[in-house]
This record gives sequence, structure tokens and C-alpha cells, in this order.
Amino acid sequence: MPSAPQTATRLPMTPQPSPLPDPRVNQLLASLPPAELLRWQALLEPVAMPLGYVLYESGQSLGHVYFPTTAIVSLLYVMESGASAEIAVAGFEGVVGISLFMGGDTTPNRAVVQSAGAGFRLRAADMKEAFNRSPAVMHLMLRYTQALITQMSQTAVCNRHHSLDQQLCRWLLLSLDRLKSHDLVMTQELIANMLGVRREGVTEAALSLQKAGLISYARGHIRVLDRPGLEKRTCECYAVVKTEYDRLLPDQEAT
Amino acid sequence: MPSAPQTATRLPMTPQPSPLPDPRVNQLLASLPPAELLRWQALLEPVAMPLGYVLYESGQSLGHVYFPTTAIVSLLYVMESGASAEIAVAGFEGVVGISLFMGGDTTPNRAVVQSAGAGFRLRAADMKEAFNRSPAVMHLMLRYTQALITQMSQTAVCNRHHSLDQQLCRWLLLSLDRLKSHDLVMTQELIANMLGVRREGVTEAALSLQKAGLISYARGHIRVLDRPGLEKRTCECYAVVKTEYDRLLPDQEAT
DNA sequence: CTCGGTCTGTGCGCTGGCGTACGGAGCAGC
DNA sequence: GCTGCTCCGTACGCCAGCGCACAGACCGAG
Repeated sequence: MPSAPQTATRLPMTPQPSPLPDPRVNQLLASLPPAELLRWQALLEPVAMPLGYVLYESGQSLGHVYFPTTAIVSLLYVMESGASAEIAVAGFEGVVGISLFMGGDTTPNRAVVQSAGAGFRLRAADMKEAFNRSPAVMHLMLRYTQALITQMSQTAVCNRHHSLDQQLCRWLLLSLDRLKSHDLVMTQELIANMLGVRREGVTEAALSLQKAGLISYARGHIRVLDRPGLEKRTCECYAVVKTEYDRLLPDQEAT
Repeated sequence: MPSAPQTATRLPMTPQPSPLPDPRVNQLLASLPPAELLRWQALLEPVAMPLGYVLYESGQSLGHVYFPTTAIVSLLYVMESGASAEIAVAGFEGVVGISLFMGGDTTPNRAVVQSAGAGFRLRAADMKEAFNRSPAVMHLMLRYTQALITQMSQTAVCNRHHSLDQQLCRWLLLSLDRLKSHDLVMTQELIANMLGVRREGVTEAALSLQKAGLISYARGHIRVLDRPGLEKRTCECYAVVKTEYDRLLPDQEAT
């Protein structure tokens, strides 16, 4: 695998999908049986995923499932009041739109691009067909779904018990894992929306991380300086989720 | 369907499974294709589910899946500190042990009986076999799983944004729906553990509900006096979850 | 260089829920 | 009818995070 990051995040609106993007940058796609992947090549459509782009809206029937490669997608619930809370996050390790093969077709959540990048999409009908035809595909998707469930559970726990400080660390680490980079482009306002807290709260937490020398922050650009430090500072939730992802989704990282 | 409640909860330790319990009291079992249900009859084992009984422990490999009939089961995460938080709840409408067919075999959660009653269980191997053999079984289980996912998501949101008061209402309503009764046996201490809050907090919230004439509370016995009142007082989370369950799991309530 | 917009830092009063501690009330058994 | 235990009510100080308001700081456009 060539060094993937390829600073596509630099261009906010049109992160040009590189001329011949490799679906295998997405771990789920990479984990497909070779014959299956071959079939899919014809069906997968490369898409740009600009910051803030809404892949699907609460209750809206899904036309496609999305396999991010360099983008990160947030699943969040938006309340009647307009306040929001992130339920989970998906990147190159996963897929957005599980309700399609789970059978519900819709969810009460919104999926929005949290970090610009690229990915692939697959038509709903094709996804369902593959899921129902191939046990390998099915089991892969279900294992991913279980990992996602763990992330959601842990989000609930974290929301209940842990400090904003710790939650910010967890959130940064989850994002970092999906970027393979130490820089992320993200205003405090956005982070606040994701975490479902005040912007000022994020400012305070970010400052304390900065003072501890763990990150440096400047106008929507975060650089992580001391990742192990973040891991020490966060709550157990991050480790639980990470461990579960590693357990359920074989890493495919050979070479 | 005969009036089900049959105060089995009166006996704490041995809620005698009635002589010939009908699996179809569990909605998932009732939704199986008739031929499939017939197969299962031989495999389903009636079990008593006394209060506090731990169906499975965090990380423990599952020997069975459980289909509650009159019992309610909480899925909760227990932190290193010993504090806990409920992730979701399952009763006669569902099944406990989804990680079995999702492919993970284990979860980081604990499943514990929150309201005594009865149910059935099925050996892990039999469950997997049926899931992989019968698309009808598979789709049924997956639709249920998606409903459960919605519940988890909403738990996360609720933990983030809503007052203890509202959360207590939501929790009572979710329990009520799974009991088909207006009485529940539940100390404030236990509720506090489920919600992941202080016992005193529950006392306060319960008092305010009592003063509003919505419930009456006495030594571990709650009677709901005004259900619509509870529904008015709770947050949107309850309705979201309820709607999603009704949508995904056909009610089978004919007759 | 200036101006307008976005993003980040700071202050202040408020409140919901926490930790702790204790008092009283009901039930069960002897 | 007393004792012990479980369960529920109350009180008080504390603090994280909220809502609000505003000041600087940086950036790009003209």
C-alpha cells in the first residue's frame, strides 16, 4: 500500500479523487474475497466527500452505501431543538449506511462528512444483492456492524460518565486513527457540535491539552504532538472501542 | 393471548416457568415462519430469569441466546471504577446475545435481568445454524438488531442532553412497554445503577413525578398512574425509539 | 493597509447532578 | 413487640458545564 494520506484535505471543496483510486484503501473492501472485489470494481463509484456534505438525512431512504477511503463521516442525531450529538464515526475502516443491509432502509440519524476526503459508493440494490448472495460479504458487514455497535455503546457510556476533557481526547484519537496522520482540520465549533457541547467548553479543554503539550491548535488546524499522552489522558472508552475494532476487523496491514 | 403478567415477579428466586410456556409470547419467536418455529420448539429451553441474574458477562463467550417472555434484561457497561450505565434494554420483543450471530461472539457489555420473569434460551450453535440457513431468520434478527441500535443511539443522545427527570420517564416507559403492566418492581438503587446516576438523584426525580401524580412509589414497587403524562414529560428519545421498534418489528398483535 | 468575517480566548452568574452524611420509615423474623 | 435490615427522604457544600456577552487574533479580499 502506497503512503495513503496524500494531503487531499488541503482543498476544502473538491478533494479530487485521484485518477485511479484503489478501493482497497478502504479496509472492508480490502477484506472482500478477491473474486468478490473483482465484481465490485465495476459497481463502485469514486466520490468526493467535501467537508459538511450530508450523505443521508434522518429518515431518508438510502440510495447508496458509502465506503470512505480518506474521508471521515460522523453519524449524528439532531434533536428537535437543533442540538446534536455524535453517535459514532466511520472512516476507511468501515461503511456508512448499514441500515440498508440490516433491513430498515433508514435510520433516525444523519451522516455528515466530518473530515474532507474521498471514498466509493455502491448502489443500494447492488449492496443488498451482494449481501444476500455472498455469506462472506454478509459476515464481513455484520462484523463491522458489531464493531460500530460497540462504538455507539461506548459513546453512551462516555456521555454519561466522563469529563469533556477526556471525551475530547477520545474523539481526537478516533479521528486520528481514521486519518493516518497527525494533523486534522477541524474548528472548535464543529467539534462542539459533534460532541454535543458548548464551543467554549471545547476551547477550554483544547487549551488544557495544549498547555500539557499534547496538541497544538491554530484556527481550525490541530496537530497532535504527543499521541501516547492523549491515550493516557483519555478514558477507558477509547481503548474498549479500539480493541473491539481490532478484534473484529482483521488488519490486512501486511506489507 | 391470555393476560400475560401473571404476577410471577412476586417470587424473587424461582418465578416458576408456567408448565407449558408458549414461545410465541416472545415476539421474535412469534414472527418466525411456522415451519421454523416448529423446528425450534425442540431446541428452545424454558428458563427462569430471577432478578439480578447475569446472562452474560463482559467479554464472556456466549453459550446461548435468550428470548425473554416476561422478564426484562438490561445491557450495561460496567466501568473499571465499578460505575455502570445502561446501553439498552430487551424484553419479550427481542433477544439477548446478538453478538452471536453478528459474528463477534462476545461484547464488552454485561446482560443482567432487571425485572424478574421467564424466557427461553437456544444453544449458540443452533442459533448460528438457523441464522445461516434461513434468510427469514436472518432478516428477522437483523431487523431487531437495527431497532436495538436505534435504542443505543438514543441512549447516547439522552445521556448527553436530557435531564434526569426526563431520562427517568423514558426508562419507565421503556420498561412498561416490556411488561404490559402498570406495576414494576424496582428499587431506586437499581434504577440509579441502570441510568448511571446517584440514588438520591432518582429519589428526587421520582418524588417530582409522584407530586405530579404520574406515579406512586413505595419500597421498590412503582405503579404508573398516568402514562400519557409520562409521555408528555419525557424527551423525544422515547418516541424515536418506540417508533423505530414499531416500524421494524411488525406487531403480530392480531387477536 | 484596511476591512469584514471567521475563529479562539475569557469572564460571570447559574444550575443540575455529585459526594457525603444522616434520619426515618416500613417490613421480616424471631 | 423488639431488632435488624432494606429502602427512601433530606440537607449541604462542591463543581463541571451551560448560556450569554464580548474582546482579541488571525486571514483573505479588495
